[in-house]
Amino acid sequence: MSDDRQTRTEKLASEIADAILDGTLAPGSRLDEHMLAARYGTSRTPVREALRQLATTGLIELRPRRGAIVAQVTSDELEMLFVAMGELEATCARLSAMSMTPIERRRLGALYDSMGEMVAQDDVPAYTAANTALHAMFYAGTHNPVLAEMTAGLRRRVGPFRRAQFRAPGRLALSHAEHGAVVRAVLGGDATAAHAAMLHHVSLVEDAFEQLVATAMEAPGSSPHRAKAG
Amino acid sequence: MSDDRQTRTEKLASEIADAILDGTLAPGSRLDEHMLAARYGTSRTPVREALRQLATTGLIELRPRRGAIVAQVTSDELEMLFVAMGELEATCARLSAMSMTPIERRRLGALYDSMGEMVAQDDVPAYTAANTALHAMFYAGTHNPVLAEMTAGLRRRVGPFRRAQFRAPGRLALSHAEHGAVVRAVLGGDATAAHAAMLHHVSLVEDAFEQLVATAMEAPGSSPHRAKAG
DNA sequence: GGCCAATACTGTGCATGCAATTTCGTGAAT
DNA sequence: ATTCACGAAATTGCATGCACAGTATTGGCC
Repeated sequence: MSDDRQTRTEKLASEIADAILDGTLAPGSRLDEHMLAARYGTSRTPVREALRQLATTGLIELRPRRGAIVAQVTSDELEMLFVAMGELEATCARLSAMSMTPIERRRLGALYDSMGEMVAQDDVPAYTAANTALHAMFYAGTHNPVLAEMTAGLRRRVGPFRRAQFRAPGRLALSHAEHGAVVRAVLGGDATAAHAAMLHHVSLVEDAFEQLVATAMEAPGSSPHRAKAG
Repeated sequence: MSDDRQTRTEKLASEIADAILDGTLAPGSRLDEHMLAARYGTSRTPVREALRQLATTGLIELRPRRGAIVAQVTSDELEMLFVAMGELEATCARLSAMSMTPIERRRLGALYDSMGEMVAQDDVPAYTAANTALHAMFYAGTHNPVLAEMTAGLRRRVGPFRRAQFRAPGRLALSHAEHGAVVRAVLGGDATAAHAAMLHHVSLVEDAFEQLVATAMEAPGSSPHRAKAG
Protein backbone atom coordinates (compact mmCIF):
# COMPACT_ATOMS: atom_id res chain seq x y z
CA MET A 1 0.00 0.00 0.00
CA SER A 2 2.35 2.71 1.19
CA ASP A 3 5.57 3.51 2.91
CA ASP A 4 6.42 0.62 5.17
CA ARG A 5 9.20 2.55 6.84
CA GLN A 6 7.52 2.32 10.20
CA THR A 7 6.68 -1.05 11.68
CA ARG A 8 3.21 -2.41 12.22
CA THR A 9 3.68 -2.06 15.94
CA GLU A 10 4.23 1.68 15.64
CA LYS A 11 1.36 2.14 13.26
CA LEU A 12 -0.87 0.17 15.59
CA ALA A 13 0.21 2.17 18.61
CA SER A 14 -0.60 5.42 16.89
CA GLU A 15 -3.90 4.21 15.45
CA ILE A 16 -5.11 2.80 18.73
CA ALA A 17 -4.03 5.99 20.48
CA ASP A 18 -6.00 8.03 17.96
CA ALA A 19 -9.04 5.83 18.47
CA ILE A 20 -8.82 6.44 22.20
CA LEU A 21 -8.20 10.17 21.92
CA ASP A 22 -11.06 10.78 19.52
CA GLY A 23 -13.47 8.77 21.62
CA THR A 24 -13.94 5.78 19.34
CA LEU A 25 -12.59 3.63 22.14
CA ALA A 26 -14.24 4.81 25.33
CA PRO A 27 -12.50 4.68 28.72
CA GLY A 28 -13.08 1.30 30.29
CA SER A 29 -13.36 -0.54 26.98
CA ARG A 30 -11.73 -3.93 26.92
CA LEU A 31 -8.92 -4.15 24.37
CA ASP A 32 -9.11 -7.72 23.16
CA GLU A 33 -5.90 -8.71 21.42
CA HIS A 34 -7.59 -11.01 18.91
CA MET A 35 -10.16 -8.36 18.10
CA LEU A 36 -7.56 -5.66 17.57
CA ALA A 37 -5.42 -7.99 15.51
CA ALA A 38 -8.37 -8.83 13.27
CA ARG A 39 -9.50 -5.22 13.13
CA TYR A 40 -6.13 -4.05 11.86
CA GLY A 41 -5.28 -7.13 9.86
CA THR A 42 -2.20 -8.29 11.73
CA SER A 43 -1.28 -10.96 14.22
CA ARG A 44 -1.41 -10.55 17.97
CA THR A 45 2.32 -9.98 18.32
CA PRO A 46 2.50 -6.37 17.11
CA VAL A 47 -0.77 -5.66 18.90
CA ARG A 48 0.73 -6.78 22.17
CA GLU A 49 3.81 -4.65 21.66
CA ALA A 50 1.70 -1.63 20.81
CA LEU A 51 -0.44 -2.16 23.89
CA ARG A 52 2.61 -2.31 26.11
CA GLN A 53 3.84 0.94 24.65
CA LEU A 54 0.49 2.63 25.21
CA ALA A 55 0.35 1.32 28.75
CA THR A 56 3.65 3.03 29.53
CA THR A 57 2.25 6.38 28.41
CA GLY A 58 -0.75 5.90 30.69
CA LEU A 59 -3.32 5.82 27.91
CA ILE A 60 -4.36 2.27 28.66
CA GLU A 61 -4.18 0.03 31.70
CA LEU A 62 -2.49 -3.34 31.38
CA ARG A 63 -3.56 -5.87 33.98
CA PRO A 64 -1.39 -8.99 33.88
CA ARG A 65 -3.31 -12.03 32.59
CA ARG A 66 -6.48 -10.01 32.68
CA GLY A 67 -6.21 -7.99 29.54
CA ALA A 68 -6.02 -4.30 28.75
CA ILE A 69 -8.63 -1.60 29.09
CA VAL A 70 -8.67 2.02 28.03
CA ALA A 71 -7.50 3.96 31.06
CA GLN A 72 -10.25 4.69 33.52
CA VAL A 73 -9.80 8.14 34.89
CA THR A 74 -11.68 8.95 38.03
CA SER A 75 -12.68 12.48 38.81
CA ASP A 76 -9.84 12.75 41.33
CA GLU A 77 -7.22 11.43 38.95
CA LEU A 78 -8.44 13.78 36.27
CA GLU A 79 -8.05 16.72 38.59
CA MET A 80 -4.49 15.64 39.31
CA LEU A 81 -3.80 15.41 35.60
CA PHE A 82 -5.13 18.93 35.21
CA VAL A 83 -3.06 20.26 38.08
CA ALA A 84 0.08 18.57 36.78
CA MET A 85 -0.56 19.87 33.29
CA GLY A 86 -1.14 23.35 34.63
CA GLU A 87 2.13 23.32 36.50
CA LEU A 88 4.03 22.11 33.46
CA GLU A 89 2.36 24.61 31.17
CA ALA A 90 3.21 27.37 33.60
CA THR A 91 6.80 26.18 33.70
CA CYS A 92 6.91 26.23 29.92
CA ALA A 93 5.63 29.81 29.94
CA ARG A 94 8.27 30.73 32.48
CA LEU A 95 11.09 29.26 30.43
CA SER A 96 9.65 30.74 27.25
CA ALA A 97 9.81 34.18 28.82
CA MET A 98 13.49 33.57 29.47
CA SER A 99 14.52 31.66 26.38
CA MET A 100 12.43 32.61 23.36
CA THR A 101 14.31 34.10 20.45
CA PRO A 102 13.16 37.38 18.91
CA ILE A 103 11.74 35.45 15.97
CA GLU A 104 9.75 33.19 18.26
CA ARG A 105 8.45 36.19 20.14
CA ARG A 106 7.33 37.86 16.94
CA ARG A 107 5.49 34.74 15.81
CA LEU A 108 3.87 34.35 19.20
CA GLY A 109 2.62 37.93 19.05
CA ALA A 110 1.37 37.47 15.51
CA LEU A 111 -0.55 34.31 16.35
CA TYR A 112 -2.05 35.95 19.39
CA ASP A 113 -3.20 38.92 17.34
CA SER A 114 -4.75 36.70 14.69
CA MET A 115 -6.68 34.92 17.41
CA GLY A 116 -8.31 38.20 18.26
CA GLU A 117 -9.91 38.13 14.81
CA MET A 118 -11.26 34.64 15.44
CA VAL A 119 -12.79 35.75 18.71
CA ALA A 120 -14.47 38.69 16.98
CA GLN A 121 -15.97 36.33 14.40
CA ASP A 122 -16.77 33.67 16.98
CA ASP A 123 -14.95 31.08 14.86
CA VAL A 124 -14.67 28.24 17.37
CA PRO A 125 -12.96 25.64 15.15
CA ALA A 126 -10.27 28.08 14.05
CA TYR A 127 -9.77 29.29 17.61
CA THR A 128 -9.45 25.73 18.90
CA ALA A 129 -6.76 24.96 16.36
CA ALA A 130 -4.97 28.22 17.05
CA ASN A 131 -5.16 27.55 20.76
CA THR A 132 -3.32 24.28 20.28
CA ALA A 133 -0.73 26.04 18.16
CA LEU A 134 -0.31 28.76 20.75
CA HIS A 135 0.37 26.31 23.53
CA ALA A 136 2.72 24.40 21.25
CA MET A 137 4.67 27.62 20.84
CA PHE A 138 5.19 27.79 24.58
CA TYR A 139 6.43 24.22 24.59
CA ALA A 140 8.88 24.95 21.80
CA GLY A 141 9.83 28.25 23.42
CA THR A 142 11.38 26.43 26.36
CA HIS A 143 14.08 25.15 24.01
CA ASN A 144 13.91 22.04 26.11
CA PRO A 145 12.53 19.05 24.18
CA VAL A 146 12.29 16.94 27.33
CA LEU A 147 10.01 19.36 29.10
CA ALA A 148 8.13 20.15 25.89
CA GLU A 149 7.45 16.50 25.22
CA MET A 150 6.28 15.82 28.76
CA THR A 151 3.90 18.74 28.72
CA ALA A 152 2.54 17.94 25.28
CA GLY A 153 2.04 14.33 26.38
CA LEU A 154 0.07 15.43 29.40
CA ARG A 155 -2.04 17.75 27.25
CA ARG A 156 -2.80 14.87 24.89
CA ARG A 157 -3.76 12.73 27.83
CA VAL A 158 -6.34 15.16 29.15
CA GLY A 159 -7.45 16.05 25.64
CA PRO A 160 -10.45 13.71 25.52
CA PHE A 161 -11.85 15.37 28.61
CA ARG A 162 -11.66 19.00 27.56
CA ARG A 163 -13.20 18.83 24.15
CA ALA A 164 -16.15 21.10 24.74
CA GLN A 165 -14.24 23.79 26.61
CA PHE A 166 -15.01 26.61 24.14
CA ARG A 167 -18.69 25.82 23.83
CA ALA A 168 -19.92 28.06 26.61
CA PRO A 169 -20.76 31.56 25.38
CA GLY A 170 -18.15 34.18 26.17
CA ARG A 171 -15.48 31.63 26.89
CA LEU A 172 -13.63 32.44 23.72
CA ALA A 173 -13.20 36.07 24.72
CA LEU A 174 -12.25 35.10 28.25
CA SER A 175 -9.67 32.64 27.01
CA HIS A 176 -8.23 35.27 24.70
CA ALA A 177 -7.95 37.76 27.53
CA GLU A 178 -6.11 35.24 29.68
CA HIS A 179 -3.79 34.42 26.82
CA GLY A 180 -3.10 38.10 26.51
CA ALA A 181 -1.71 38.24 30.04
CA VAL A 182 0.54 35.27 29.37
CA VAL A 183 1.72 36.54 25.99
CA ARG A 184 2.50 39.99 27.32
CA ALA A 185 4.52 38.56 30.18
CA VAL A 186 6.45 36.22 27.89
CA LEU A 187 7.14 38.92 25.32
CA GLY A 188 8.23 41.23 28.09
CA GLY A 189 10.59 38.59 29.46
CA ASP A 190 8.87 38.54 32.86
CA ALA A 191 9.30 34.90 33.83
CA THR A 192 7.47 35.11 37.14
CA ALA A 193 4.47 36.88 35.65
CA ALA A 194 4.34 34.41 32.76
CA HIS A 195 4.28 31.52 35.21
CA ALA A 196 1.54 33.07 37.30
CA ALA A 197 -0.59 34.09 34.32
CA MET A 198 -0.43 30.66 32.72
CA LEU A 199 -1.21 28.95 35.99
CA HIS A 200 -4.23 31.20 36.37
CA HIS A 201 -5.34 30.46 32.81
CA VAL A 202 -5.10 26.72 33.18
CA SER A 203 -6.84 26.72 36.54
CA LEU A 204 -9.74 28.54 34.94
CA VAL A 205 -9.89 25.93 32.21
CA GLU A 206 -9.95 23.30 34.90
CA ASP A 207 -12.78 25.06 36.70
CA ALA A 208 -14.73 25.24 33.45
CA PHE A 209 -14.23 21.55 32.98
CA GLU A 210 -15.39 20.75 36.48
CA GLN A 211 -18.55 22.71 35.89
CA LEU A 212 -19.07 20.69 32.76
CA VAL A 213 -18.68 17.46 34.70
CA ALA A 214 -21.03 18.71 37.35
CA THR A 215 -23.77 19.53 34.85
CA ALA A 216 -23.20 16.21 33.08
CA MET A 217 -23.59 14.43 36.41
CA GLU A 218 -26.98 16.03 36.88
CA ALA A 219 -28.10 14.64 33.54
CA PRO A 220 -27.74 10.89 34.00
CA GLY A 221 -27.61 8.72 30.92
CA SER A 222 -24.89 10.76 29.29
CA SER A 223 -21.53 9.49 30.42
CA PRO A 224 -19.38 12.33 31.78
CA HIS A 225 -16.21 10.69 30.51
CA ARG A 226 -17.37 10.44 26.95
CA ALA A 227 -16.67 13.83 25.47
CA LYS A 228 -17.73 12.91 21.96
CA ALA A 229 -20.83 11.13 20.76
CA GLY A 230 -20.34 7.89 18.83
CA MET B 1 9.71 -21.80 41.51
CA SER B 2 9.37 -18.21 42.58
CA ASP B 3 6.32 -16.02 42.67
CA ASP B 4 5.07 -15.89 39.11
CA ARG B 5 2.53 -13.21 39.85
CA GLN B 6 4.28 -10.76 37.57
CA THR B 7 4.95 -11.73 34.01
CA ARG B 8 8.36 -12.38 32.53
CA THR B 9 8.03 -9.22 30.49
CA GLU B 10 7.70 -7.10 33.60
CA LYS B 11 10.52 -8.87 35.38
CA LEU B 12 12.68 -8.41 32.31
CA ALA B 13 11.84 -4.74 32.01
CA SER B 14 12.77 -4.10 35.60
CA GLU B 15 15.95 -6.20 35.47
CA ILE B 16 17.17 -4.60 32.27
CA ALA B 17 16.35 -1.18 33.68
CA ASP B 18 18.36 -1.98 36.80
CA ALA B 19 21.26 -3.16 34.69
CA ILE B 20 21.21 0.12 32.82
CA LEU B 21 20.81 2.28 35.90
CA ASP B 22 23.62 0.62 37.82
CA GLY B 23 25.96 0.83 34.87
CA THR B 24 26.16 -2.85 33.96
CA LEU B 25 24.77 -1.94 30.56
CA ALA B 26 26.62 1.15 29.41
CA PRO B 27 25.00 3.82 27.24
CA GLY B 28 25.41 2.90 23.61
CA SER B 29 25.48 -0.84 24.27
CA ARG B 30 23.63 -2.89 21.74
CA LEU B 31 20.73 -4.81 23.24
CA ASP B 32 20.65 -7.99 21.22
CA GLU B 33 17.33 -9.75 21.61
CA HIS B 34 18.78 -13.24 21.35
CA MET B 35 21.49 -12.41 23.84
CA LEU B 36 19.06 -10.95 26.36
CA ALA B 37 16.70 -13.89 25.89
CA ALA B 38 19.51 -16.33 26.55
CA ARG B 39 20.87 -14.27 29.44
CA TYR B 40 17.53 -14.30 31.23
CA GLY B 41 16.42 -17.75 30.11
CA THR B 42 13.35 -16.79 28.11
CA SER B 43 12.37 -16.45 24.49
CA ARG B 44 12.64 -13.29 22.46
CA THR B 45 8.96 -12.42 22.79
CA PRO B 46 8.96 -11.09 26.36
CA VAL B 47 12.33 -9.48 25.71
CA ARG B 48 10.88 -7.52 22.82
CA GLU B 49 7.92 -6.40 24.90
CA ALA B 50 10.20 -5.29 27.73
CA LEU B 51 12.39 -3.36 25.31
CA ARG B 52 9.40 -1.53 23.90
CA GLN B 53 8.34 -0.56 27.39
CA LEU B 54 11.81 0.72 28.23
CA ALA B 55 11.98 2.64 24.99
CA THR B 56 8.84 4.54 25.94
CA THR B 57 10.40 5.65 29.20
CA GLY B 58 13.44 6.93 27.31
CA LEU B 59 15.90 4.55 28.91
CA ILE B 60 16.74 2.85 25.65
CA GLU B 61 16.54 3.82 22.02
CA LEU B 62 14.61 1.58 19.64
CA ARG B 63 15.61 1.94 16.02
CA PRO B 64 13.25 0.04 13.73
CA ARG B 65 14.92 -2.93 12.08
CA ARG B 66 18.22 -1.83 13.50
CA GLY B 67 17.97 -3.02 17.06
CA ALA B 68 17.97 -1.34 20.43
CA ILE B 69 20.75 0.44 22.26
CA VAL B 70 21.00 1.89 25.73
CA ALA B 71 20.05 5.53 25.34
CA GLN B 72 22.90 7.69 24.24
CA VAL B 73 22.73 10.97 26.05
CA THR B 74 24.74 13.77 24.59
CA SER B 75 26.00 16.54 26.78
CA ASP B 76 23.29 18.84 25.48
CA GLU B 77 20.49 16.35 26.06
CA LEU B 78 21.76 15.70 29.53
CA GLU B 79 21.66 19.37 30.33
CA MET B 80 18.05 19.46 29.16
CA LEU B 81 17.23 16.52 31.35
CA PHE B 82 18.78 18.34 34.27
CA VAL B 83 16.91 21.55 33.54
CA ALA B 84 13.61 19.70 33.17
CA MET B 85 14.24 17.78 36.37
CA GLY B 86 15.10 20.98 38.17
CA GLU B 87 11.88 22.62 37.06
CA LEU B 88 9.83 19.64 38.13
CA GLU B 89 11.59 19.35 41.47
CA ALA B 90 11.01 23.04 42.06
CA THR B 91 7.35 22.60 41.20
CA CYS B 92 7.13 19.72 43.65
CA ALA B 93 8.64 21.91 46.35
CA ARG B 94 6.15 24.65 45.54
CA LEU B 95 3.18 22.32 45.80
CA SER B 96 4.62 20.72 48.91
CA ALA B 97 4.74 24.11 50.58
CA MET B 98 1.06 24.48 49.82
CA SER B 99 -0.20 20.95 50.36
CA MET B 100 1.87 19.09 52.94
CA THR B 101 -0.01 17.92 55.98
CA PRO B 102 1.32 18.72 59.47
CA ILE B 103 2.52 15.13 59.80
CA GLU B 104 4.41 15.33 56.53
CA ARG B 105 5.98 18.61 57.60
CA ARG B 106 7.10 17.10 60.89
CA ARG B 107 8.68 14.14 59.14
CA LEU B 108 10.38 16.40 56.64
CA GLY B 109 11.86 18.45 59.45
CA ALA B 110 12.98 15.35 61.31
CA LEU B 111 14.69 13.88 58.25
CA TYR B 112 16.41 17.15 57.54
CA ASP B 113 17.70 17.37 61.10
CA SER B 114 18.98 13.81 61.02
CA MET B 115 20.89 14.65 57.85
CA GLY B 116 22.78 17.29 59.80
CA GLU B 117 24.24 14.45 61.87
CA MET B 118 25.36 12.63 58.75
CA VAL B 119 27.09 15.74 57.47
CA ALA B 120 28.89 16.16 60.78
CA GLN B 121 30.14 12.58 60.57
CA ASP B 122 30.85 12.84 56.84
CA ASP B 123 28.78 9.69 56.25
CA VAL B 124 28.40 9.85 52.48
CA PRO B 125 26.43 6.60 51.95
CA ALA B 126 23.89 7.49 54.61
CA TYR B 127 23.59 11.02 53.29
CA THR B 128 23.07 9.80 49.75
CA ALA B 129 20.24 7.53 50.86
CA ALA B 130 18.71 10.26 53.00
CA ASN B 131 18.97 12.69 50.10
CA THR B 132 16.89 10.36 47.95
CA ALA B 133 14.37 10.01 50.75
CA LEU B 134 14.21 13.78 51.20
CA HIS B 135 13.45 14.40 47.57
CA ALA B 136 10.91 11.60 47.62
CA MET B 137 9.17 13.46 50.44
CA PHE B 138 8.78 16.48 48.19
CA TYR B 139 7.30 14.30 45.48
CA ALA B 140 4.81 12.79 47.90
CA GLY B 141 4.14 16.18 49.43
CA THR B 142 2.56 17.42 46.22
CA HIS B 143 -0.29 14.98 46.83
CA ASN B 144 -0.27 14.61 43.08
CA PRO B 145 0.84 11.14 41.96
CA VAL B 146 1.03 12.21 38.33
CA LEU B 147 3.53 14.96 38.98
CA ALA B 148 5.35 12.86 41.58
CA GLU B 149 5.75 9.97 39.17
CA MET B 150 6.98 12.18 36.36
CA THR B 151 9.56 13.85 38.56
CA ALA B 152 10.76 10.60 40.07
CA GLY B 153 11.05 9.13 36.60
CA LEU B 154 13.18 12.02 35.45
CA ARG B 155 15.37 11.67 38.53
CA ARG B 156 15.86 7.99 37.81
CA ARG B 157 16.78 8.82 34.26
CA VAL B 158 19.54 11.20 35.20
CA GLY B 159 20.61 9.00 38.09
CA PRO B 160 23.43 7.22 36.28
CA PHE B 161 25.06 10.55 35.55
CA ARG B 162 25.06 12.04 39.01
CA ARG B 163 26.50 9.18 40.96
CA ALA B 164 29.59 10.89 42.25
CA GLN B 165 27.94 14.15 43.19
CA PHE B 166 28.81 14.00 46.89
CA ARG B 167 32.44 13.02 46.35
CA ALA B 168 33.90 16.49 46.26
CA PRO B 169 34.94 17.69 49.72
CA GLY B 170 32.57 20.16 51.32
CA ARG B 171 29.73 19.28 48.98
CA LEU B 172 27.84 17.47 51.72
CA ALA B 173 27.71 20.58 53.88
CA LEU B 174 26.80 22.75 50.91
CA SER B 175 24.01 20.40 49.89
CA HIS B 176 22.69 20.40 53.44
CA ALA B 177 22.66 24.18 53.56
CA GLU B 178 20.73 24.37 50.31
CA HIS B 179 18.28 21.79 51.58
CA GLY B 180 17.83 23.95 54.64
CA ALA B 181 16.56 26.83 52.55
CA VAL B 182 14.08 24.58 50.76
CA VAL B 183 12.89 22.87 53.93
CA ARG B 184 12.39 26.14 55.78
CA ALA B 185 10.37 27.57 52.90
CA VAL B 186 8.21 24.46 52.64
CA LEU B 187 7.64 24.24 56.38
CA GLY B 188 6.79 27.92 56.42
CA GLY B 189 4.31 27.47 53.59
CA ASP B 190 6.13 29.92 51.34
CA ALA B 191 5.47 28.39 47.92
CA THR B 192 7.41 30.95 45.92
CA ALA B 193 10.48 30.71 48.13
CA ALA B 194 10.34 26.92 48.06
CA HIS B 195 10.27 26.97 44.28
CA ALA B 196 13.19 29.37 44.06
CA ALA B 197 15.28 27.56 46.65
CA MET B 198 14.84 24.17 45.03
CA LEU B 199 15.61 25.57 41.61
CA HIS B 200 18.78 27.06 42.99
CA HIS B 201 19.73 23.81 44.67
CA VAL B 202 19.24 21.72 41.57
CA SER B 203 21.08 24.16 39.34
CA LEU B 204 24.06 23.90 41.67
CA VAL B 205 23.94 20.13 41.41
CA GLU B 206 23.90 20.53 37.66
CA ASP B 207 26.90 22.82 37.78
CA ALA B 208 28.76 20.30 39.91
CA PHE B 209 27.98 17.64 37.39
CA GLU B 210 29.20 19.74 34.50
CA GLN B 211 32.46 20.30 36.29
CA LEU B 212 32.73 16.56 36.70
CA VAL B 213 32.17 16.02 33.01
CA ALA B 214 34.71 18.70 32.17
CA THR B 215 37.39 17.10 34.29
CA ALA B 216 36.53 13.67 32.92
CA MET B 217 36.89 15.01 29.40
CA GLU B 218 40.39 16.16 30.20
CA ALA B 219 41.34 12.64 31.23
CA PRO B 220 40.75 10.62 28.04
CA GLY B 221 40.40 6.87 28.33
CA SER B 222 37.79 7.08 31.05
CA SER B 223 34.40 7.42 29.45
CA PRO B 224 32.45 10.27 31.02
CA HIS B 225 29.17 8.45 30.53
CA ARG B 226 30.23 5.30 32.31
CA ALA B 227 29.74 6.04 35.94
CA LYS B 228 30.53 2.56 37.19
CA ALA B 229 33.02 -0.02 36.07
CA GLY B 230 31.71 -3.34 34.81
C1' DG C 1 46.09 0.75 -3.22
C1' DG C 2 41.51 2.55 -2.56
C1' DC C 3 36.60 2.51 -3.72
C1' DC C 4 32.43 0.38 -5.07
C1' DA C 5 29.35 -3.54 -5.86
C1' DA C 6 27.62 -8.10 -5.10
C1' DT C 7 26.94 -11.75 -1.75
C1' DA C 8 26.58 -14.10 2.69
C1' DC C 9 25.13 -13.50 7.21
C1' DT C 10 23.24 -11.70 11.30
C1' DG C 11 19.25 -9.91 13.55
C1' DT C 12 14.73 -7.91 13.65
C1' DG C 13 9.54 -8.11 12.43
C1' DC C 14 5.82 -10.78 12.48
C1' DA C 15 2.84 -15.07 12.32
C1' DT C 16 1.44 -19.14 14.43
C1' DG C 17 0.74 -22.56 18.08
C1' DC C 18 0.48 -24.32 22.69
C1' DA C 19 0.02 -24.08 27.73
C1' DA C 20 -1.77 -21.81 31.72
C1' DT C 21 -4.87 -18.78 33.91
C1' DT C 22 -8.90 -16.22 34.21
C1' DT C 23 -13.71 -15.89 33.47
C1' DC C 24 -18.20 -17.23 32.45
C1' DG C 25 -21.96 -20.53 32.67
C1' DT C 26 -24.21 -24.33 34.89
C1' DG C 27 -25.62 -26.92 38.63
C1' DA C 28 -26.40 -28.27 43.35
C1' DA C 29 -26.66 -27.40 48.24
C1' DT C 30 -27.87 -24.40 52.06
C1' DA D 1 -33.41 -17.38 46.25
C1' DT D 2 -28.61 -16.88 47.03
C1' DT D 3 -24.14 -18.75 47.19
C1' DC D 4 -20.62 -21.80 46.31
C1' DA D 5 -18.28 -25.21 43.49
C1' DC D 6 -17.12 -27.24 39.27
C1' DG D 7 -16.22 -27.37 34.40
C1' DA D 8 -15.82 -25.31 29.75
C1' DA D 9 -14.63 -21.61 26.89
C1' DA D 10 -12.03 -17.70 26.12
C1' DT D 11 -7.92 -15.01 26.54
C1' DT D 12 -3.44 -14.02 27.80
C1' DG D 13 1.69 -15.39 28.19
C1' DC D 14 5.27 -17.30 25.92
C1' DA D 15 7.98 -20.21 22.53
C1' DT D 16 9.25 -21.17 17.97
C1' DG D 17 9.86 -20.48 13.03
C1' DC D 18 10.19 -18.00 8.81
C1' DA D 19 10.89 -13.93 5.80
C1' DC D 20 13.06 -9.64 4.95
C1' DA D 21 15.88 -5.65 6.04
C1' DG D 22 20.37 -4.24 7.55
C1' DT D 23 25.31 -5.27 8.12
C1' DA D 24 29.66 -7.22 7.25
C1' DT D 25 32.68 -9.47 4.02
C1' DT D 26 34.71 -10.49 -0.17
C1' DG D 27 35.81 -9.76 -4.82
C1' DG D 28 36.27 -6.80 -8.85
C1' DC D 29 37.30 -2.43 -10.99
C1' DC D 30 39.38 2.05 -11.52
